[in-house]
Amino acid sequence: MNMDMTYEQYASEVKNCILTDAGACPVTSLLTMLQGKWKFQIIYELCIKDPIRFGELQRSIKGITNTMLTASLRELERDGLVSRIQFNEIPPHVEYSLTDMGRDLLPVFYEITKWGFKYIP
Amino acid sequence: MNMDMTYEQYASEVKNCILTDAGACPVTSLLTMLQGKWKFQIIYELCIKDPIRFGELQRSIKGITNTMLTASLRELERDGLVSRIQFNEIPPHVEYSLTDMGRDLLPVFYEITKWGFKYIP
DNA sequence: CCGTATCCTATATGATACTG
DNA sequence: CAGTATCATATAGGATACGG
Repeated sequence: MNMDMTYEQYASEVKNCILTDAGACPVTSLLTMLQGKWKFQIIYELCIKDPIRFGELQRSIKGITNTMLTASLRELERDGLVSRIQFNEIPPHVEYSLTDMGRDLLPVFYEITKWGFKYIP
Repeated sequence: MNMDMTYEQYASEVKNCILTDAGACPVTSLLTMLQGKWKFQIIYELCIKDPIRFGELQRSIKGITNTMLTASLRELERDGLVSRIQFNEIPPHVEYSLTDMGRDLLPVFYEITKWGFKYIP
């Protein structure tokens, strides 16, 4: 399965996902996990720099508050996309990484990026 | 470029997208276009059935109100993902389709679907 | 049939202060 | 450094009614 797939083949594959049954649809599930203003950017930063500390993550994502960063990370962690490692040091030291499940989102991002470079000036 | 790409290759490609410059980043642009509770489902329905009439679209997307459907379609149209054809008949008859730009999102959906089937039970 | 107009509510997000 | 707690606000979304 490669880039030579036709639209019809893509559509046929995608069609297997039954969005009407909201609870069971993988697309819906993923989108729910990635809902919110900051989730994609967090995943993106983790793609680029992994592991990354809380502070650096916050500096990388312009405009995010510690409140929102914490809340978003907690949800991503709960959903299994991100893992958190706490070092018991003073001052505190926490590192965030993508799980395997999270890393497997890279092809999704890759397709988005390809699309973007084609259409966004 | 096919499915044999490694994570490192994916990451390297994705890295070319500079999210920090929110205005110019293709990922950010696309995500902005697809923001909202219903946009993905609308695109999805259009992947499956194209063209589709307003009423049938509304029946296909469980729970959406005419208000939200109209608002979402207007934005998708404005952003160039969806086209609207109005037939001057009585009773009114309007058909919505994906533009080329919209159809090119299929690989993105395909990757999401693959991811979903791997991880969502 | 395909919407628009209006109003209302829920949720997400932001601001600020404080702490182990 | 890496958060939590609290309160305020903005925005998205929902309900309802009505019109060409």
